[in-house]
Amino acid sequence: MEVGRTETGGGEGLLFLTDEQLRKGIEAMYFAYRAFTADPDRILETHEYGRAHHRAIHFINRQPGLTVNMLLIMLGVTKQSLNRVLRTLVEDGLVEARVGRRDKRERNLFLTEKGAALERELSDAQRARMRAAYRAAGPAAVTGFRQVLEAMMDPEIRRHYQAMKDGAA
Amino acid sequence: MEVGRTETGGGEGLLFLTDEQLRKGIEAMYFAYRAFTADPDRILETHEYGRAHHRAIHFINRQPGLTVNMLLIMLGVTKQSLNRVLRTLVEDGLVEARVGRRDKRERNLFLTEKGAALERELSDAQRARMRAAYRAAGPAAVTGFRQVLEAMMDPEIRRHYQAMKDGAA
DNA sequence: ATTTTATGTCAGCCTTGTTGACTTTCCAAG
DNA sequence: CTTGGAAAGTCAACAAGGCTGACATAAAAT
Repeated sequence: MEVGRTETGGGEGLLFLTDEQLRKGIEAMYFAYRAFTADPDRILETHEYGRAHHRAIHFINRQPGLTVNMLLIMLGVTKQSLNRVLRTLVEDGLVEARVGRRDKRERNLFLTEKGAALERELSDAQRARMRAAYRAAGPAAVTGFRQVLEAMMDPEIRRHYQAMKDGAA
Repeated sequence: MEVGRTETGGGEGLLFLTDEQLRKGIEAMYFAYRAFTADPDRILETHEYGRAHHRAIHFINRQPGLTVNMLLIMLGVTKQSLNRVLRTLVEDGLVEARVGRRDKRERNLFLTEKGAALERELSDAQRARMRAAYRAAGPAAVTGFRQVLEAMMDPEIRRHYQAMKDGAA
């Protein structure tokens, strides 16, 4: 898994990226993502929820009090689609939607204790796999992994990603 | 985006992986995957196809002549689900399903010229994004990226992944 | 007072996954 | 040669989770 490189006069790294190398990267992305979602999916099944619920729970946990609109932007889905998911989470007592203090049109979203418990169960599983992969690949690989993923994101999303709590740890 | 590390006596790298670092990795995976699928999705729309068609086309292009059963394993879906997709591709003349020479129960799948054209259109877009991300992140990052993704895959899938044409280029 | 924004909701549609049942074809072992 | 099992295809029904479009309400902003 080596990658050719040359240095231009200016010092910019130019890569020899063959189609084959890029195709392998594409496949790696696909297969890894499948594994990445497999553990939470199994857990969600036993709770009668789906991936969409997981995503909502994840971001509400990440930024407690975020508004529906912000969540919509993070998830990149329509409000109708999100609403269906959010409604069941509120009804089931995993999420609390408080009327905004400053702007009463807004709803600030929070996980209840029950919601936080499911979040923990899900993210424990997902982090375990991520941790194992990190350990297997080593620290240098982890940095590269994150760099490539960040470079791959759409710019607006990347801004949101980088703005989220923690940033570069 | 630095990552702590220590060396044990044995020389195994031990990472200081905080929950925050792992969560960022999880989010990076999610956002990057979304971007990763966005370009092909746009193209597919104009052709009246979906992501499932893309996947089938991708792997048939990768291993011309592979059987339905092998494709089933690569994709990890049921034959009913795959069949629906495959049928439209054959009907539309993008894929040819030839009866196996040795075992006439098997169907060997091939892209027609029309199918290969769509494959090129899709993978050109996907490779362009991958190439840009690789360029931005640099050669060392690319190696790390692939290492982490491989470590994240389920072992059986990883075997198939590694066995596929090219391997480590 | 009017317009705009944030949210919620109803109805209907599509893709893509699932399970279960059943058929046809054909290889291979008894 | 017969029979068991594997590969493939198909039908039906269902669910999750996307989408669009239309519409309602409350509150902020103009």
